[in-house]
Amino acid sequence: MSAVNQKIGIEDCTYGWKSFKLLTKEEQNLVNENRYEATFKPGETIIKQGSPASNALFLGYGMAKSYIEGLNGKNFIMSIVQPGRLILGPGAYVDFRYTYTVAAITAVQACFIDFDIFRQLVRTNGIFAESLLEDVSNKSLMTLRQMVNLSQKKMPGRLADALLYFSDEVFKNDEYEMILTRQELGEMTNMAKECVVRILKDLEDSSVIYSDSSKIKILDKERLIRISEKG
Amino acid sequence: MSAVNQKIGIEDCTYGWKSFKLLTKEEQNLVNENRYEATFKPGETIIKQGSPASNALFLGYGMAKSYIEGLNGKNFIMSIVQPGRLILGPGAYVDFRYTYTVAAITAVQACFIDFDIFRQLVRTNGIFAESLLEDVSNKSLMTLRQMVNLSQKKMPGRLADALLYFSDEVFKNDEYEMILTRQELGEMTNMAKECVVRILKDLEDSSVIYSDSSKIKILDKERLIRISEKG
DNA sequence: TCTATTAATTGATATTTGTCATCGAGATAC
DNA sequence: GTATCTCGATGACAAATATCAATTAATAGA
Repeated sequence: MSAVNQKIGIEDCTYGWKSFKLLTKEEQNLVNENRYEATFKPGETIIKQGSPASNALFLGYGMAKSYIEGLNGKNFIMSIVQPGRLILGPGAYVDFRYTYTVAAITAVQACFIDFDIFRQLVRTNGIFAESLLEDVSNKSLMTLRQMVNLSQKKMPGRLADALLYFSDEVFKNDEYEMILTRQELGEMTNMAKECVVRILKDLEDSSVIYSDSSKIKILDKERLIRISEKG
Repeated sequence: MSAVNQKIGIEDCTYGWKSFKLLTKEEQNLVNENRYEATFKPGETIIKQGSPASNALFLGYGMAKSYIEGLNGKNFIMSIVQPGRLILGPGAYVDFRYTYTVAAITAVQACFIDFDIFRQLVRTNGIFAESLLEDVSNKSLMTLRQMVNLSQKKMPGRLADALLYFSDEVFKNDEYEMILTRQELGEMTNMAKECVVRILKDLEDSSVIYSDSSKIKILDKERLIRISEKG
């Protein structure tokens, strides 16, 4: 974190992304020769929904939010993006546009990989293609689950889901900095920011979590999971 | 439609599915040798969510609904399945289970293709792999759009979406038999069946559609589109 | 044809969720 | 240091949506 300007190789950008390891040395070099790096300050847009999907990308370090810009300026936050995960919306293979916007939450370094290279590797390396299919399928499955959760759970269940997402997927810790504002938490769980505030307060009043404006601590995970499951 | 018991070759099952055409003759034969056919009566389950995803499939003829069995027995209807479209949930590449249930609405003939064959073709035929990626990406994109629509539109907009889906995607005609019950229309648009009834009535009262219990006719498509877009 | 069952419809009502107005605290800009 | 801004918080209220109960219409079997 301290060495913001330090150059990070593609090995670091793709660290944790297993598909990369399935490439031959030459293919890995091909990727290396066609990557570009850039750093972003908090709040800056890394890729913009609707613009040409010319690159796949990875974060070298930092955190970002990916979100769809929907109707009437309403956003829908899909996920928190971290290093090791491929960022490539389905639009790249359909309408050749980025499907969602990705914006930096913390300071971020991103590696951009030319999408044509990607496309070529899919054609020539079957194992890589299969791995990419797994990646896309995995995201698709999560989207479907998210859709069911959003449409079938009531607000407390949806907010519980989000809190568990942060503890289990993002920070892997039951105590964490809440990097999203209440407004953004609402964009993630499809509710008004005032409702987020109220439900967080309810959860705190019933000792399920501790919460101040910037920190969350899960005190009774069992109960939080039950709230999530009950809907 | 009349010859329900007539044997239909894989060429017919895959008619309209462009990925199949990208296979070599040998590969197409390999598929042909590993396919199974079955017919289903209205209401019968063709594949069941959660069971092992051992096959990809196509409809030879007929119509089916694909739906996710969600919380508390609440279903979410994802789409109406017709011939020419690959049916292969993302789970096949993730947890090796069917992600959703598919049930026949009309009499249906289905072709089952061994998923291992599929997997093998992805590895050995890069163009096929790319085509499958396009297919999966396309579905993923539609799911994302659906999620935004479901979460950001009010009931009239969602129902308008469904009515337009039937006219534009399913029947390609502004007048059609409503093959889903009000209950099912609600499962598709995430609302109670009573609300479906009321909004259909509103739309009819304002001369946007004609509707009796089994038939829909779009009278003022412009207006219906506006209702869909306005939310 | 008659009956049993399921689907559609309707009105009344309860619940959920969103909006508006307001205020205070903390951060930022000048 | 002060003005400005955004965010968090809260209460009152309005709008959207679900549920319940009852009735009618349609359909499938016997």
